[in-house]
This record gives sequence, C-alpha cells and structure tokens, in this order.
Amino acid sequence: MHLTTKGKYAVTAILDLAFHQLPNSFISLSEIAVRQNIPLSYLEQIFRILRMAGILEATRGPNGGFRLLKDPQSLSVGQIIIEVEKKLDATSCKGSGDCNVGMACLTHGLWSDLNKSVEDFLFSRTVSDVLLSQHTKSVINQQDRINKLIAIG
Amino acid sequence: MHLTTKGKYAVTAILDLAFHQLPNSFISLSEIAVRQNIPLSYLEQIFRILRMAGILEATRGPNGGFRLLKDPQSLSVGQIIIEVEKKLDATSCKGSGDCNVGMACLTHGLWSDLNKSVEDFLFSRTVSDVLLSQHTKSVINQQDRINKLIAIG
DNA sequence: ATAATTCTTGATATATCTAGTCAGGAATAT
DNA sequence: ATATTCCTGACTAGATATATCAAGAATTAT
Repeated sequence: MHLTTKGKYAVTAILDLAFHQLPNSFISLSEIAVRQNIPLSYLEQIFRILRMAGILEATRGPNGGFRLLKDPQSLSVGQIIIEVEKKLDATSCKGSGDCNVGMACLTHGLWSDLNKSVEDFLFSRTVSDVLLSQHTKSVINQQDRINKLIAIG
Repeated sequence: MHLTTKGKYAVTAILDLAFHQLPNSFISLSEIAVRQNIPLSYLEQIFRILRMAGILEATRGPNGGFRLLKDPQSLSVGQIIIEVEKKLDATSCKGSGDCNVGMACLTHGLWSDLNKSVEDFLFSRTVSDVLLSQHTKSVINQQDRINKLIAIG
C-alpha cells in the first residue's frame, strides 16, 4: 500500500477545483496552489498526470487554467489516486499470485483482501461525496465565515 | 498509509511461529528466517520490537528461540503491524484534527475514514483466521506435498 | 506587435525512509 | 569451555518522496 502526499495533494487540489470552478471557466494552478498551500511546481507535475489521464483539461494564457472533464458526481477519489500513485497494491507479487511457495506468501490472500477493501473504499467515494460530507461542509462554512470577516474588514 | 515489507515480514514470521510452535518449545529465528526467506538480522530487529510489545518472549542459548505470548485466536494482524510500522495513519495531522483551515484538510475526514476502514480490516483478522483460511490451507498442503516428495527422494 | 500570463516539459536536487548489514556482547545448555 | 541463540546499537546503500529550476510554447489583453 502506498498513499503519499502526492495522492493527497491530488485529491485536495481536485476538490478545490470542483468547488471553485464555474461553467466555462478555468482555474489557474497558482490560485489552487496558494489556497491549498501546495508547491506550485509540484502541483504542475500532478496536474500534468491528471490531464493525460483525461480527468482535466487545460488552456494556456491569461484566464487560462484547468477545468474538470469528469463530473464530480461520477469521479471517484480512487480514480484520482490511482493515476498519481504508481502502485496501490499491497501484495508483493503485484497481484499476479506467483509468490514463493511456503508460508512466505500465505499472507498473499490477506494483502489481496486488504487491497480490495481499500479500493472499494476509495472507488466508492466521489468528489462530490467528499465535498458534501458533513465534515466538509462545516470546514467550508468556517472558511466562509473567515472570508466574510475579512471582507467586512 | 504505510504498509511495508517490514510489516509483511512480521506477519509472515508470526504466522510461521504460530504454525510450527509446540507447547513449551521455542523456535529459533534462523529457522524462521530460512523457511520464510527473510534476512536474519532484519528479522531480529522486527522480533525485538514484537518482544518489547509483549507479543513474544525469548530465551537464549541452544534450543532457545521465540514463543508467542498471545493466543493465535486473539492476536490480530493489526496488533502485529501497528507495532512494527510507525504510522498506520493516513491523515497528515496524525489524527489530531488540527490541520490547516480551508480545503487543505477537507480530505481529513476522508483519510480518517480510510484509516478506520483499514484498521477494522486488520484488527478483525486474527493469526489463526489467516492460518485457517482456505487459501492458506491450500498453500500449506502444497508445501506438505513438496516436503513429502523431497522426503521420498 | 508586445507583454503578461499560464500551462508544458525535462532535468536536477534534497531529504527521508526502507531494507538490510555488521560487529560485538550477553545469556544459556551441553 | 564451547557452541548456540538472542540482544543491541550503529551504520549504509539504494530507493523514493518531495520538491525545485530553467527554458519553452500557447494564449490573451493592450
């Protein structure tokens, strides 16, 4: 199993994009990077991968940026993570089952089941699920309150 | 999330110990290391941790070795892994919840739920569960057949 | 046209961690 | 005594994560 900062950045940035994007508009990476406190250059690497995976599209120049190609209601967290993390597989034989004979790979079935459990989890949660979750709402509201206070001055 | 070779070695070695140990006997590390193809020195490090965690006890000298202190039916895979892997936690704030305000930690609830899901999985499976699983049985039988063939010559 | 903006690409750098090694010491049984 | 086995701490090579940097290409606003 492998779930690193890269995958978390990817999910966080996509959530940000889904939350802030308007129809026919693009959000610039620097905007997301500042808001989410993610290094810009690193985020460029990540979004490049997601663009090539067909999850995003981009346009260059002023008012350029990124836009989701997938519907937040059908895009799962798992789809995002699987693109940026090479291996989401806990088995040492990469799921092929050709482990050593003996007890060394008695655990194969165990890791295999664990993988399935994690994947079921991640693929069952869509971007809009996460955005609409109770915890998320409260954080957004909190942020909104802060923004309003700043706006009021 | 972090599940590495170290944790897999630990589980594999404990399974081996549980399978081979007899009442009032000790199994030497070198025996396990050879059987499971795990570097001996590395396994020493791992078993030291598990001994200090109260999962194992050891005696030195000839016929020395290790013995389980916990009942295989009550010792879960999760208990083993949590001892040898530092962090089994997918949240960046270590579960304390003091992440950045904003969407940066909107994913907190997500990783937190994922952790719970993985832990539920690992803590619900005991050493004897794994040993008695159908897949496990078939592998042991396969090994037994090979051993018999070798014995016959 | 020109300049500013934004993505694109490839190379490089740094820090951390994994996975393992090594050398020597301490306890125990024969 | 000697062989066996665990015990301990230090160390290391390689991989991986996490960026950073520099130069370029496309687009828009002026």
